[in-house]
Amino acid sequence: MSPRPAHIVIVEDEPVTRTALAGYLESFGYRVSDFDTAEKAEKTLTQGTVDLLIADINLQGKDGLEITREQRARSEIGIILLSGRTDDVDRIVGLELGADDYVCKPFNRRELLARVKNLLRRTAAMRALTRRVLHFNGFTFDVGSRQVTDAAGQTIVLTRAEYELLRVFVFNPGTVMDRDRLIAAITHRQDGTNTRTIDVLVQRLRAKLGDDPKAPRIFTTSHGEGYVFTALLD
Amino acid sequence: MSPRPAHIVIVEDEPVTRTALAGYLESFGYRVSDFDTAEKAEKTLTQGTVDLLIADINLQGKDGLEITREQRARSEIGIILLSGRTDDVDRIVGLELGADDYVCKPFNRRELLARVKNLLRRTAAMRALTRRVLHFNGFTFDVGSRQVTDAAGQTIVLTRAEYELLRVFVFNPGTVMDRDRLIAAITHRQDGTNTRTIDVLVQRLRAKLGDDPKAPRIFTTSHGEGYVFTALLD
DNA sequence: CATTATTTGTAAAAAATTGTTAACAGGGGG
DNA sequence: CCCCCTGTTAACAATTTTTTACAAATAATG
Repeated sequence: MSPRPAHIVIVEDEPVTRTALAGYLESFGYRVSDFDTAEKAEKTLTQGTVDLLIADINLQGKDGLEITREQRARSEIGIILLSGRTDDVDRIVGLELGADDYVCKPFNRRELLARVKNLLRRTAAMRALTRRVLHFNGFTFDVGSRQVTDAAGQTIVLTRAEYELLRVFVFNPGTVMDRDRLIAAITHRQDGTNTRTIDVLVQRLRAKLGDDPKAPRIFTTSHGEGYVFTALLD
Repeated sequence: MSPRPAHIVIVEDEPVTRTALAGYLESFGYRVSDFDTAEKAEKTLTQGTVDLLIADINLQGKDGLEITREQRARSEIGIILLSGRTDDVDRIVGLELGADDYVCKPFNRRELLARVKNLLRRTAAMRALTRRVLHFNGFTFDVGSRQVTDAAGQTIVLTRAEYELLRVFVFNPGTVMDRDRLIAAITHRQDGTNTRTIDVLVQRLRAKLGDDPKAPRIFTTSHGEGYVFTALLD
């Protein structure tokens, strides 16, 4: 199922807790890197290969809350905070900063494992959506440089509106997007643009990407509702 | 890009907690449906439009753990369990069944809100990306990409209404679905649609999937009640 | 068991929505 | 300025959804 084991980083200054937890998770096949300070973990975290971060909230130097803020600002990594105290304030602040979970010490390691598993399931999907270069049906779409290339490597030139439309679709796969929402996403005008403009643009995108509305694989019309991006992202 | 409000279902038998929580979440713009038993929530949950489920673990009849097991088996909905006791066993069982979170009463509602927000962020990506493929009577039904292929590998193109109808059936096998419920699941209109529309759509689905109403294998008519999906899912 | 009422199957028309083509207007660059 | 490109609108064809009508099937009644 999963080709590589998930990579988990633990930041915990208490040696016993840290090594015990690391060993426990490793015994379940995870790749674990453990550190006693945030500063030492930094290097690994910036690699971009980490799936999940487990950090103590009380650390020397940079603490768990600060790490949470930093990580959440730049990645969709899963974050679980550990704390010695049953402190409501810490917990709420941590969660509001974007931590996914908060576990109080002493914790039951089987419980932590269950939380790790569930969170990894969620983040796997998330990562695919935040990528800047996406692949679907043989096409490569570089969101930053606005480049689309087909399976043969041929560049497909998109106009501004076509690009904006594709971008909205690609970041909302499987979601029916109504015309008003699509209009709002691609036009910068205030006044009401005719919703049929979307139909024409979808048709042009279909033509360029070779999608047949009678047997759609990329853009599926949802009669009476709008359009859905139904290509398989990988 | 302002997405539609997330739909949250609350199952909690204690009226005070339930209404307070529902009101609180609604005040943050969420669409909330609350029920006092799992059985009553069922109808809403099977529609497939729910993003997040908050369920008490101790309920009359079907309890939170049972709901968790059922939901996780067929959807990627986010699940938060509530409990009066600080019971390790319940918590661990709940998490291992696939609940995403476990909150003990009395809970801080601001904390719950933070957890709801974080979980919704994760599930939004998940729902769109995970591919749910079902098999029945030689047919393959990819719910995400809306594609149906027959035993020979031929693609069967479904219209929006046919797709929605098949989706509701497939997620509720063996359950008699009355016409009003089916109408509610497939229509995008406000005004009441004629229930006979369902008969026509069932007939078209039968035609496309080669099902004979006189010897039904997929869609069985329940005279005076509605229709049942009777294909063997595997 | 025959008759009647109710419900469902089917086909086809009507209404609503979308696909497609083409034309028009406005902006930017040569 | 003129030309080309893009976004937009309009018009008409095609498709999908819903309604309607009637035949067939099922259930209810005596």
